[in-house]
Amino acid sequence: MELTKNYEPKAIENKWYSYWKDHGFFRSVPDEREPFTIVIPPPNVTGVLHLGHMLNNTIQDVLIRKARMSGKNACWVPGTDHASIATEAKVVGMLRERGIKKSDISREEFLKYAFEWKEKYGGIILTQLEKLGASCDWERTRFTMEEDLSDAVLDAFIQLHKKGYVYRGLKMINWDPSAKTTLSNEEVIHKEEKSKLFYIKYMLEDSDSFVSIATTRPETLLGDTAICVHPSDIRYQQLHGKRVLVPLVNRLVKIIADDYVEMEFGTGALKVTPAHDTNDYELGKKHGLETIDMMNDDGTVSEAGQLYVGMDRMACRKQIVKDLELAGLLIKTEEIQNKIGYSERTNVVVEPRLSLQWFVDMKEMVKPALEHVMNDDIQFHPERFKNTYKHWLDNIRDWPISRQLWWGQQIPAWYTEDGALVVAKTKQEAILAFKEQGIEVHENMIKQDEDVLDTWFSSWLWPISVFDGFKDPNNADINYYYPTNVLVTGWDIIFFWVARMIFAGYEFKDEKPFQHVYFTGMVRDLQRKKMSKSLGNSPDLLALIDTYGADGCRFGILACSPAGGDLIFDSPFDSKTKQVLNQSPLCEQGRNFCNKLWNALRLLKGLEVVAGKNEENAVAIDWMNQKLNKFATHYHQSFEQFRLSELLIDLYKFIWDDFCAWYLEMIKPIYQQPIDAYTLKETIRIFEQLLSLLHPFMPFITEEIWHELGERSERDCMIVHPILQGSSFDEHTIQLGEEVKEMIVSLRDIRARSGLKNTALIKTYFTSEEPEKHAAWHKKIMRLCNSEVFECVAKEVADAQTFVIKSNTYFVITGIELNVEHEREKLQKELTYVEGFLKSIHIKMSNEKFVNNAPAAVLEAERKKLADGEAKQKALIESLEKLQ
RNA sequence: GGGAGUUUAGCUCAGCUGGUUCAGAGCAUCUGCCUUACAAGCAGAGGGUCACAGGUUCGAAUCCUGUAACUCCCA
Repeated sequence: MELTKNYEPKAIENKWYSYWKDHGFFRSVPDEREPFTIVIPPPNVTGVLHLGHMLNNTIQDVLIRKARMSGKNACWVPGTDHASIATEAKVVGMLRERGIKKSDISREEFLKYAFEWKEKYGGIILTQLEKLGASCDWERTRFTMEEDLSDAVLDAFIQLHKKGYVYRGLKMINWDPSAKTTLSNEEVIHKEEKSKLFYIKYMLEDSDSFVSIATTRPETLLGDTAICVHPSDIRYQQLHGKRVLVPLVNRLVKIIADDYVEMEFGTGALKVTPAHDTNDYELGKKHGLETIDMMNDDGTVSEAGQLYVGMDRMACRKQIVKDLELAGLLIKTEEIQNKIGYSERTNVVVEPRLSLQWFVDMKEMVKPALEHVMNDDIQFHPERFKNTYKHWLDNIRDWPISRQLWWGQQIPAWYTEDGALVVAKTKQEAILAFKEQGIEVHENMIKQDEDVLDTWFSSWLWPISVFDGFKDPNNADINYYYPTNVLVTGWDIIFFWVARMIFAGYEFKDEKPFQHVYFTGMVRDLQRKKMSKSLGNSPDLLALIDTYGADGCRFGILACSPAGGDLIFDSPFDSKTKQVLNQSPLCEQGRNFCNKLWNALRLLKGLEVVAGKNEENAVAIDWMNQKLNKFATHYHQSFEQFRLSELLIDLYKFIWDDFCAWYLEMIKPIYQQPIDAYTLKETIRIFEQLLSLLHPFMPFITEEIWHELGERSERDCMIVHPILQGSSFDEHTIQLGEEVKEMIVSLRDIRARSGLKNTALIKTYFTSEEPEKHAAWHKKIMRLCNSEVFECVAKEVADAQTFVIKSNTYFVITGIELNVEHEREKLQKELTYVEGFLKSIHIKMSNEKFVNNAPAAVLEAERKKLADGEAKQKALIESLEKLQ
């Protein structure tokens, strides 16, 4: 079949993805080979594929495909996590549309709807990964809420509770009033904002004087139970122990002294609201203050607040300021910058709130996790993330794991009406556990904890639980695949995931979960803003794939992604609408690269072949082979160092420049002449080897070309073909070729500057002490520069344009009158350069300290430079003299 | 307030343990080409005081100190 002029990815990508899948090439089962395992950082079920996923998963696919082609048993486990808060919000939204209120249905009914939602939408992101070419073992797809994984979560909880790591306690937590749940510190995003600082009068008991207090959250005064000043603040010393009236509610509270107060901030006097501020809570405990919880779980004012009951806290803030003003209690308002915490999931202002929650004590788990990262048992790429990791671990706090939601694993804790508590997996076990404590209960006398566990309490077990390491701790899969080889993830979730997975690895398996962690950067737009759904600055990935092909997009995203560093994705914005466009010059470059490969294929397929071997091509084939061996060595080293982005560019240059622009031009027969069978065979072999190196990065086109290049049996596919390994190479052969390239470039330059037509012939002569050095190349040089003569001569050729490479001088007769002045300038310029070069070496060599201190190899290199330079200098001077 | 990182060509980045006149690559730009694999292409060219100031060294983009700007994390 005739090949299309341009590469058309769409049909080809669909074809090969199904072919790979149908032939089980993604499938992995334990065998005698060495395993290479990656577990996907589970994207959350509510997600759609964005550029971050594309980056992350392309890298994983590159690593997996490379391993597969290197003879390893490559296993990439896909899956999703249940994203409790985000999903619950989606499900509540879906119910609302159907006219159902969450509060009107039971937990069981709600979960039914949630699973229904997950079945419908939860798989979208995984099918989108297929479009990218992700070679996951889909038969292994897991989900954090499926039964076995949920069991693992409960087992882990129970086990940690037995050890005393999991406990229940009353603490100040971050409350999301929209999702009505607690959040961990990591789920709160602090943003710097302009806020108002209100100065409020607190009247002294039985007096006309007052203390003025500055606060950004005036509504919380409903919960005030003291005022605090610094003990050595002379402004307030006479007031210690006196009482003031809390404005509007007129509650009498004490003035206490504590050196926690900053004298410089505000008025130096602090209102104390133990129920709604972490520091105030500590003060309250210390000074035995009453705690008044003035807020309901939805952020409205509670009965305990007395006033404004039922009003939202933000509305209340406005109203209370008005009322304070009316009452003459508002002194002034200032604008300040401060940080406000927002919920990562619902984007509402997070409220500190006192609450009874479940926590994990991290003290013991931190120890091995820190040790094994610091001693490189687990390696981070780039390494500097060890610092961040260490800092967090050194300052770790207990992990709040309960969430006031339904979508998640319900906490396996059981209570009697009297508040007695046991932790047990089932109700039956709970009853027995109570019995052991001497408490006799019936089924209907105990209740399970209403709350669920944090999603991250599921995902931290992922590298173990996907292989059923909890359910069946010694099964074949876990023994074979664990520990996994590499985790690829964004550095933004180093705490959520990476650290906690390491905790879990050592806690439950006494072994690391992975050998390497590869941190990717954040994907940013051209203004360096983080790409996000809310900003709408992310191009539509599927549209990009549609335009440039999956291979083109993979190239585009990888080409600009240094490990760990942020990545500026080059999608331009429409200057009028400010909308991001589904375009990308880098992906376009990737697409063009595909086209280049495609046309190299067309060239080879379009040639007529004759039997035999054209000896003239031997030098080119040899040169290409040596270069390829050298490149393959570099290729595998780059993988070991995870330098994927640079490697891809190197590969691009190697294929485009060395293979297509040089090699193919060298061996390409004259128009309408046939190629000899030997050269074609060798060329196809080289092409195939290059394809094997490129396949991990650009799987579809390489597979397609692989099949176009030869008759293949059903399972003879690029995806499972052995990748080219590095082998020894002859540097001398390579350098000779590079010198020839330099010659040709100079000759072409002369042609171009002389304005010669492509068809015009030139004559080339040269002087050389080693006339035979490039003999094998002469025919190729003549061909590539359209030179009818290429000969060594004993002395200079008159009226010729000249240039010098090493100590050889080249003379070119173009048939166009020589511009002597121009020629002289050119040579003089080069001579000046060489002489400067030589001077710098002379200075070095005459420096005794240099000669004495520099290593022998450096000295040797300097001497060689000197000799080469002097030879060139001599040749240039001679040519210049000739021009006089 | 504590910490990390970045600063090299118009843009995005390499430059690993100081050692070629070391200042690189890709893209973009400019010039000339529709040369039957490819105009999604070919052949060429120009472009930088390596943020700034000191220091160490025979030698610094590279190591040290300080300054500035930007980014991020934690409190």
